Amino acid sequence: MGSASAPPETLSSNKKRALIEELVNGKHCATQLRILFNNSSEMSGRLSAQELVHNIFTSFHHSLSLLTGVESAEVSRIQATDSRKKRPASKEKRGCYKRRKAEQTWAVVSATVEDGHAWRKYGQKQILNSKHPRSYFRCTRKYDQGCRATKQVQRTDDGSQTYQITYIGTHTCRPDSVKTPQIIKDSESSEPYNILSKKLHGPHFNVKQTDKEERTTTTTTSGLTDMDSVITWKDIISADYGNAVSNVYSCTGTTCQNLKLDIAIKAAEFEDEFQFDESEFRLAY
DNA sequence: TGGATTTGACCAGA
DNA sequence: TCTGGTCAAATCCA
Repeated sequence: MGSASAPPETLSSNKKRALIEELVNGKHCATQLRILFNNSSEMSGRLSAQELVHNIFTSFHHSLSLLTGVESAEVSRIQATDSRKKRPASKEKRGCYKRRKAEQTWAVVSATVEDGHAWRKYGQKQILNSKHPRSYFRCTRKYDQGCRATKQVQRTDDGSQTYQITYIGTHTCRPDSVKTPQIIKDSESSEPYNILSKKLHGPHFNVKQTDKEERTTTTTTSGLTDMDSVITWKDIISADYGNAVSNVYSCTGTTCQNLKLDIAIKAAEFEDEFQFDESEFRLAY
C-alpha cells in the first residue's frame, strides 16, 4: 500500500501519533484475523472477522489520509456532489479547469494496465515524439466519492508490450467492502485456505479483461464487495506481485525519488513472514 | 437506456 | 506559441 508514497514534509506530532495509532490498530486487527484463520474456535470474546476486516481497512484508509493530507472521503464526496451540480453544461466552459500542481505522482512500468481499481477513460492524446498515444483515466468514483486519483497510460516505445503508467494523486474513495465486508466460509472444501473468499484490488486478481487493446480500463474490480469474481485466500497468498510491476518511481511535484521498488511478495513470505514489529516502525522523515 | 468510450475543443503552463 | 491535460458532446455498446 503506497510504498512509493512520499509523505508531506511537515507532519505534525499529533498526526504522527495518530498515524502510528492507526497502523498499530491495523496490525492488531490483522493479528487477530490471523488467529481467526488458524483457529476459529478461539474467537470467543474477540471481534468478528467482518469487524476485523472493516477495522483494518479503516486504519489503512485513515493512515493514507494522514500521510497525503487529503480530506476525508465523506467530505470529498459531499463537495464533489455539490461541484457536480454546479458544473455548467455550456460549451463555453469546455476545457476550463485548474491544473493540479505538486500532486503526488508515481510512475510504474508494467506489462499490464490492470491495477484493481476502476478507471474511466476521459481523454487520449498523441504525445510529441511518442509512437503511441497517451490515455487519461480518472477514478470512476470521482463524482460519487470525490476521489481525485487519475492515471495516464502510455505504451512504451521500446517495442515491448509494456506500459508506462503514471498515477496522479491517491485514491480517497472507499472500497465498497468497507461498508459491507463479506466473509464467505466454504464449508464444503477441505482446503485450509479456503476459509475466506473475497475480491482484492490488484493486477493478479482481475478475472475479466477487455478485448480491445486500447480499452485499458479495469471494468470489473471496482470494489471489494463486488462478488462477481471471487478468489480464495489461497489465491491471495499465492499471488506473485513481482511479475507485474518492474519499476516504480515516486515523484512529488517536480522532484522524483527513483525508488525502483522490486515488489516480490511470495506466498511463503506472506504466510511465514507477515510480521509487524511496532518497535521497528519508524517514520522516515 | 444508461454507462463507458471517443474525439475535438479549450485552457494552463512552460 | 506549443504541448499536454481536461472537458463534454457525440457515439458506442451491453
